[in-house]
Order: sequence, then structure tokens, then C-alpha cells
Amino acid sequence: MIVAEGRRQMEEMGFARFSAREVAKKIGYSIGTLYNVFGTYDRLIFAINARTLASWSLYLEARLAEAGEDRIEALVRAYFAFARAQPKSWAAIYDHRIPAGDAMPDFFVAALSELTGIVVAEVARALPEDRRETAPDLARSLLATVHGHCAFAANGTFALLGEGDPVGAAVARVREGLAAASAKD
Amino acid sequence: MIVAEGRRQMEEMGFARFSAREVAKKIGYSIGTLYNVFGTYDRLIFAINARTLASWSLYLEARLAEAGEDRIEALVRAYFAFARAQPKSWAAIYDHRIPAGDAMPDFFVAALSELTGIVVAEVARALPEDRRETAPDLARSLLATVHGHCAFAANGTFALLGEGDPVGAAVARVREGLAAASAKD
DNA sequence: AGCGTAAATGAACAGTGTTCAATAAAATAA
DNA sequence: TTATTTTATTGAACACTGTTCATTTACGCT
Repeated sequence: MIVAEGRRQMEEMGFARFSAREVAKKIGYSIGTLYNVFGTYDRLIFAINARTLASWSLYLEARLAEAGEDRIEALVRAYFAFARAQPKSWAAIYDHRIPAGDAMPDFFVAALSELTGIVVAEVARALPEDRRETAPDLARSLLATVHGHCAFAANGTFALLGEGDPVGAAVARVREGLAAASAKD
Repeated sequence: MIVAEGRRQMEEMGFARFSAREVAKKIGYSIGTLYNVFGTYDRLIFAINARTLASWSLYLEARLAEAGEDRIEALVRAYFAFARAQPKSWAAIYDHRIPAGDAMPDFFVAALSELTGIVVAEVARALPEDRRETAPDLARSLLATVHGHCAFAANGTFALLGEGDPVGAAVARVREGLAAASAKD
């Protein structure tokens, strides 16, 4: 309930203008109650972001389920599509920083691991059998690659630099990474 | 003066805890004066971030000047080194979001273009002569690739996923991109 | 009905970005 | 020099923020 309204707020206002007080008001709770439940502002944000991650994972899996031959391209396109469909909620996952050293809560780490797991599985599937053990390493790097393209597309950097097809570029980089890993000695 | 102190504040506190009031206090100005000069909080941040970008460009060029054969690897390592040396100032460049549609000020766009220009030049240099016209396109994509790796290294995602050598992974992806662009008929 | 635990409150505090009439300082004109 | 205009600087006031916590309300169980 609280987290659901929080997600609505996040998508409407974005991370910078998000207000816990406003969320409390919208669901008819007092600000104190919200703090009794979540303890701190950061944990509320983590709860919201974890739910966004979960919904992102579901979205990726749905797209993979209806994908054709090229599951990798489907995955990359789905990654971008989610970010474009819920740009502010998506950005909030990365805008939220905690003091270096502070640990992320378990439920957030779990949500992140699930999403990573989907990517690792697809990368493994795209590699020849005798290269599958490199999948986790490669998947992390390809995830970062796609993330970089998606982030530049979302924050306007690509538009500024005249890049017209961020998704196509990301797909090309991923294909090269997979090809190189498949071919290696 | 103001911007210099702003940069100090940014590196000490990070984007989320940055305070314009605190900057004013530190340099002995009143908060009103600071607003007369910059007009708005966002423009102060832009001024600070633009200076960070400029210092980043200088750093990249210094490293390239003392680089050996492999200028591309030197560039990627310098990209990461700057982010690790000034993590909070670096992150602030990307943490600062403005409402979609609002334009970035010219001086900020110029600083960003200069940094991009350095990358484009090195990518062009690394390509065979008959492929040089593809340098701008490729450079944007490789920049996004490196940025993604750097961002995941900086925000702890890579540490969480067990990636031990983010720079190495970024260099590998960039090499593959250059190789593919060089080979393409 | 009485008791005890759990849930919910909202005023209070210290902080934020932002505005703007009032003031001080500096530059220019007489 | 004095008078006048332009520029720079001020800081109280406003509407917000996250956070705390003594107090109240609600509810389940004897």
C-alpha cells in the first residue's frame, strides 16, 4: 500500500522531488506512521526501488517468453523499453546513493540478484557449451555496457551528442562481446 | 571562488547532502548573494559540474600525453582513475537531473563536448584510415560502454556482483568494439 | 470491563531552496 | 567635493524537507 503509492509518487515526481510526507498524505497516514514502518527515508526508497526492480524482472521475463530466435536482442530491447516506460522510477534505482560503506538491505540485494540472474542465464544460453563458465563474468560486463547506453539515452547525453539509435548501438556492443567470448581459442 | 568552494563541498558531502547555504557560509557571503550570482540552485550545480568536467578533460589529456603505444587503454584507465580520485564530484555530474525538456546551459554542454571530443579523436586514431568516418558514432557508444562500467564500479553494483576488475572488463569491451569496426568490410 | 500491547498521531526541531524589499558600496556626473 | 545613479550585498520570511518522540488511539485477550 505504502510502497505502491510511493512508486506512483516516484514516477510522477522523480527521485529529486520525491517526498515521504506527500506519500503519507496521499494514503491518509500521518508522517509519523510512515517512519514507524520504514524507520528511515532511505529504507522507504529502497523498498520502492526493490519493487521497481521486481517489476523490471517480470517485464524482462515476459518479453523473453514471447521472444523468437534472437533472445539476446529481445532482452536488450526489453531492458530499454522498461526504462523508457517508467523513466523516473528506473532512474531512481541509480539516483539513490547511500554513504560509502553502508550496506544495502537484503531485500534490495535480492531483487538486484534476480535481475542479474536473468541476464546471466541468457548470456550462458548464447555461449557455446565449452564457454558457459565465463557467463557470469561476461554477463556483468554486458549488463554494464547496456546500462551505460540506457543511462545516456535517459539523461539526454546521447541526444546531445547526436546519437539516434542507442538500442541498436547497445545491441551491437553486446553481439561483439558474445562473439569474442565464443571465438576465443 | 564560489565555484571552487562549491567543488570542495561537493567532494566532501556528495550531491545528495550538498548545500548552497553551506557554500555561502564557507566563503563568507550571504545566501542572497549566491542567488543573485547564480539565479538558481540548478545553475550553481551546473557551474560546479562544468568545472569538474573541465578538470576531467585536462586529466585525460595529461594522461594521453604521457601514454605509450596503447593510447586507448590509457584513456580508459584515466577515465576510471579520475572517477576514483574524485568520486563524489564525478557522480554529481550524473546525479544532477533537470526536468525533461529543460535545456542544459551552454557552458555545461561545451564542457561535455570537449570531453567527448577527446574520446572521438582517440577512437579515430585507433581506426584504420578508411574507417575514420565512423569514429563519432563508435566513440559515443564506447563512451557509454565505459561509463556503464565506471558507474557500476562507483555505486557498488560491481562489488555486489563479484566483479573484481571493472577497468579490465571495460578495456576488453572497447577493444572488441574497435576490432569489429576495423574489420567490417 | 480491565489490562496490555501494538499502531498511529502530529507538534517540534533543524535544516533546505527561494524570494525580495532594504541597505551598503562603488562608479559616475555635476 | 557633493550629488546621483548603478551595482552588489544582505538577511528575514516563506514554504517546504526528513526526523524524533511523548502522547493518544485502537485492538486483542483475559
